[in-house]
Amino acid sequence: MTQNETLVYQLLCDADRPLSAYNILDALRDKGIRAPLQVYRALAKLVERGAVHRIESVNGFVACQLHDCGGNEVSIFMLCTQCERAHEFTDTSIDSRLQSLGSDRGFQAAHKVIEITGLCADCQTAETAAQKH
Amino acid sequence: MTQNETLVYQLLCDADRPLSAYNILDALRDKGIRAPLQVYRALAKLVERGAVHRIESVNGFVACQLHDCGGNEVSIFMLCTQCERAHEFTDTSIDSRLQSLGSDRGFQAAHKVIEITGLCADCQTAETAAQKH
DNA sequence: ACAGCTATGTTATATTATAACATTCCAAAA
DNA sequence: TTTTGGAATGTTATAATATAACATAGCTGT
Repeated sequence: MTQNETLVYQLLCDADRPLSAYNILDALRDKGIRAPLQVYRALAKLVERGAVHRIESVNGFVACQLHDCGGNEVSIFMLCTQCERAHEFTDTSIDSRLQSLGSDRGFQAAHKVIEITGLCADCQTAETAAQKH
Repeated sequence: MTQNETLVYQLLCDADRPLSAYNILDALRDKGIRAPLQVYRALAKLVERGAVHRIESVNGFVACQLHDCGGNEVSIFMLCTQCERAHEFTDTSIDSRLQSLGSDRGFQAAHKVIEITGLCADCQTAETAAQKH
């Protein structure tokens, strides 16, 4: 892993939510990162390698949370609009169903995006509690 | 449906691929649309109403291809990187599996994105043919 | 030493999206 | 009929996200 990739990857691992490329740029300015391209290039490599996932719904990036996510399984993200946390899962049955949906139509899948946006359990209870006041 | 919404919706219905907001803006300049906001506002209404879907993977918009897509079913998109066409499907089993994945964790889902990127059947055969030369 | 490859850095610019504010239009209440 | 309140519209400016184009450096095998 190169210098810039390490910096970006470490930052994403420490973050508790998806970061945008410009979040990353700002956070790493004092570490020698000065231009968007330095970030985008590192991200491209990390994503290609499966170490980082891009979250399309928020234009952000997270470190892979799954042990040894080689990229074979489909990642499913639950994104909380309140606390902004992203949780990653896999699910064999969705995976295979999606696979057959594609192959039935002769579609050669290269990449799959599954993202669910909403309120996580913690933020729901927080919200309910707030309403009592 | 307002004037601007109608213009945008008709354009999307006639298009054979997802259009970006600026694609739409350019196409409708001679119809009186002059600024990005006019397009984004129309799109927001159309998306809210389920008449149009946003494709996160390409930052584009398509008219709903399903009869009476009230927004209850999850839409699944297959996106060809070659011809750029988007095909929309629903699938009850994926839908319910996703539902239970969420509710198992107390997650209150508001919006779901399922997008598969790859090569459609037509473009695969075209590509194979081209390789013979 | 040098040729070729990868990584890096830098500047400029393209693309996507929203903020802030002014204006117009129309339907329902007075 | 006037008024008034809300929705839609229009306009300018700017924020946020992403890439193009080009220059440089460093490393590896010959």
